[in-house]
Amino acid sequence: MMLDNLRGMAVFASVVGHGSFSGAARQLGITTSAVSQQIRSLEKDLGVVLLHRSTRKLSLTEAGASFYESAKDVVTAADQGRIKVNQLRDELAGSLRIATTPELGVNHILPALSTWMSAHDDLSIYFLADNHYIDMIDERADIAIRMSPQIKDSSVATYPLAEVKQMLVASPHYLRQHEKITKPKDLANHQLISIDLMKDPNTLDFSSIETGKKNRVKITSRIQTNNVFLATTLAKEGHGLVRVMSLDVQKELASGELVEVIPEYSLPHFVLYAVTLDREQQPAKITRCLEVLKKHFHAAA
Amino acid sequence: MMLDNLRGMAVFASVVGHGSFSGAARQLGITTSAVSQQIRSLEKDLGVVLLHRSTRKLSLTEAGASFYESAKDVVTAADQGRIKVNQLRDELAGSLRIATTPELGVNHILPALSTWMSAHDDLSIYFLADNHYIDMIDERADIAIRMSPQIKDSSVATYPLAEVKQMLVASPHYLRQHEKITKPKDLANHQLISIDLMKDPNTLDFSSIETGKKNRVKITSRIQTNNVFLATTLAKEGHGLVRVMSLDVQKELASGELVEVIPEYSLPHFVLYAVTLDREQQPAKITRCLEVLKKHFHAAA
DNA sequence: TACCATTACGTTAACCGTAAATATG
DNA sequence: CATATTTACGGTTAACGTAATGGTA
Repeated sequence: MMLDNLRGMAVFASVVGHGSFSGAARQLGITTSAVSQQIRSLEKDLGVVLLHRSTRKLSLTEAGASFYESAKDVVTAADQGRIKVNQLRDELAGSLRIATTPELGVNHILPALSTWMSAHDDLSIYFLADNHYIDMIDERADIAIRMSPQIKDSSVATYPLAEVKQMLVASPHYLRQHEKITKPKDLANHQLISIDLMKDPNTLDFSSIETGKKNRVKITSRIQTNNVFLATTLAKEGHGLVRVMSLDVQKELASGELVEVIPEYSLPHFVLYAVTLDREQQPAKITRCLEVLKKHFHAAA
Repeated sequence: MMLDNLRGMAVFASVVGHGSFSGAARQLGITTSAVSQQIRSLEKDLGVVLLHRSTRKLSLTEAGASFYESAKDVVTAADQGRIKVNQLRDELAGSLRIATTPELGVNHILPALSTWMSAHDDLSIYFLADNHYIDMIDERADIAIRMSPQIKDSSVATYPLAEVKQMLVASPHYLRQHEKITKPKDLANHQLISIDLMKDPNTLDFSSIETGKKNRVKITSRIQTNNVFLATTLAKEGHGLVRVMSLDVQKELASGELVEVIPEYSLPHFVLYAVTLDREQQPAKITRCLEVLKKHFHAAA
């Protein structure tokens, strides 16, 4: 494969298409001098005369006529490529792959994107819902939703969507039935339903909102699960306390099915991030999706 | 139509084809640095990321995958074009158009090329046999055979094939029946069969071979034609003298059907030329054909 | 560590425009 | 004479290589 004179081929195609050097020059936005030089260089390179020229008319040689077919193809393919890329860049079409956990997906991402998705039905959205870590490149994910204290991976671009409180919640019924909790120490006598998706599921690092004093409490769990929905359901039914992200229990808190335990002490905050592989040069569908997500979570906050 | 970054497209195609920048660099004979810069420039130009790269593997974006299809087409078309031109340049194939007069064609060009033609049956030869002047460009003639004292057209390349004597011939029978001819003046009492393809068909400019002295003689013609073959046939049948090119009566002179009249005086020489539109960068079939013609006529001389 | 991609920077060469010359109808 | 192509020349910029840097297995 050669890199030589691709430019010359495009110039040649234009010359033949227009039937004149000056016509081609006008189209290409260069001078006839440049056109002439390109053609000369091309002919020298190919070792063959492509077109006989008098000042008034051009005539293709046999080699020129044959070469023109390919030169046309080169230009056509190049134009095609640019057109297709422009469409993918500017239009909300093609595919958009979003990686998230099933819980976040169902409870927040899907609600956030629902109306936007139905407004753009040329866009096919694929939700990669999985609890274990996925490689964005391998899975060709355009956007990943991640929750963590901070993102360490420097090779990705991060867009914070929401600050997420961790909180300890329980059903009002459970709290009535059990010993009152006014400080972290009181938790020793309570049931913690642990979700082992989090690390150190049984360690709670409280800080007093008033004094900022830190308090580490370890609790044993009789009930464990790897599913947030299951855990909150258990809590609603009065089986114990559960540590959850505020986002995951917004409804339950609003309806009073669950209430926060010792709100005077806070657990470490998490940040919900959207992550992309690149910060710039993104197709419109990606940047627009990020905007929709940001707007949704900022409105909710 | 754009001229931008065609080179970058070819580089991109090579990168994707190889799955690595360094592989592409090796194939293209440039450094990975150059490859990286080309891809970057292309991405910036397109406003979109084409491939995600970690140092160990590459992964196409959606836009990149789409663009690759076209980039491949660009390279394929460019290669195709070069291949076809190389074939037309180096192989004796395709078409070869030779312009000549019917007489020269039948009597000399065809015999000169006959064996060469049958040795290359991929070559289709077209004889443009016509007595009036033809425009080589309009008729797409690769080679024209022309006979004249000299070629004035400076835009063509000329290859002298043979110096052609004009001579006055007659049948031995005619000469026996008529008054003897020893000097130009004696022609006044003879019949000249004139061929009006030549200009001044009735004017004969003799020069004495011995003294170089010039002698202009005008003769009236009772018999005229525009066809050399017809004229020589008439001469063979004893109808008169005829002024012909030596080339046109070689056989008859050898067999004794015709003999030269007053060989002590010569008529102006002509030169048989092959003419092409360009001197350099000619396809092999043209240069080879010229070689065959030159060899043929030089051997005959 | 070994291989790969990126980046900054200086160099080279391709590319182009101006302008004058040449050719054509 | 008007229009079109060629060519020489000089300037601009794109393209490249070197070498140093950062990542990844």
